[in-house]
Amino acid sequence: MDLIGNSFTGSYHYTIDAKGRVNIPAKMRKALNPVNDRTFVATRGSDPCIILYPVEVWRQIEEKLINLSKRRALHRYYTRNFVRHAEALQYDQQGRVALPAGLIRYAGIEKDAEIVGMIDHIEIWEPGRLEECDRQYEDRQDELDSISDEIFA
Amino acid sequence: MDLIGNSFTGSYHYTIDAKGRVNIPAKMRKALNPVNDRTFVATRGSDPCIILYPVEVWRQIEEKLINLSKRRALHRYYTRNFVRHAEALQYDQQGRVALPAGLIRYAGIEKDAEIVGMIDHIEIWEPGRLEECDRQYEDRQDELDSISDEIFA
DNA sequence: ACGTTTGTGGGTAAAAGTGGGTAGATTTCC
DNA sequence: GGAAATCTACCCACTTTTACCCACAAACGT
Repeated sequence: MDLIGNSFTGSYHYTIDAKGRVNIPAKMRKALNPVNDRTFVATRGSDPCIILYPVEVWRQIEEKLINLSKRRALHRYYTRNFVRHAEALQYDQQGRVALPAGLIRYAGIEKDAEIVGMIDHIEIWEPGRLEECDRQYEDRQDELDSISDEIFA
Repeated sequence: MDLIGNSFTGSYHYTIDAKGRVNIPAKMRKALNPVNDRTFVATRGSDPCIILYPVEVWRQIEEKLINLSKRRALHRYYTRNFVRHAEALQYDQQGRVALPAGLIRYAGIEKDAEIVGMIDHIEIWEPGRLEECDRQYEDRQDELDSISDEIFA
């Protein structure tokens, strides 16, 4: 066993099959607490990718959303847009999930997908967009360094 | 098991048939606690859409309404307007409910309907109005971000 | 090298979504 | 008051989608 606690790490390249299914990397399946019953909640990321939360993590988000004011239209809109694109996905005996068509479109995924661990959740990217993201931030090394300073102070 | 606890999530597009019936998405039917006996309470939303509460959730609302002052006209008016448009709907063996004509008119629904999960209740929108809603809030990203900050603090 | 795990493809039975028929109840109208 | 019209719950039929299963090849670990 060489997984880091119960956190999601690493990056894996997979292909989407004709039925819209992607494999969940075996290491991530092992890292998912059994209480989640093999299921993740998929939704839109703040970045243009799909996010997979273990249900236990999603629960915490839901609790905060439900405590938002129901009186304020903006708060209702916020909740709606968050929940609207969320769907529970249970992976099959082969370890695959069927990604909703809407989320595949949002992430711009065609055939290939890069699955990236983000400690408490997982991201699924169209490979080109991930590279684009790298290019976008490469000239902001100073700011990145100062984040490093905060962390390793 | 492929539902998120007992919460309503995701967004589904359906058509209203000639008899004024809409399908309740299978995942939402499964998420509805059996104590509700396949029935929701439909009413007007604060937004221009139809809201479906599980009866157990509606009961909690009723209890709060009943404790409002019966002496004050404004309170009576508030209760009246809340309850006036509420109607219990039980879905049939195919999983469909017949929406009251008044609520369909209120939501501006013609042929298509977008059913949106809101964790503890369901919203039914005319698709165009949902988009309109998106457009209305897109230039208030700062405020939405500050809600995010509150939640993910 | 060989058994085991992992990733990928595809077939099939069940479930979901959609349309429409019909009988019993309710309402309307004369 | 009673017949005609309407409404509504329930049923059946059909199509599409999804979930579940089996199979196999490549990669991995020992």
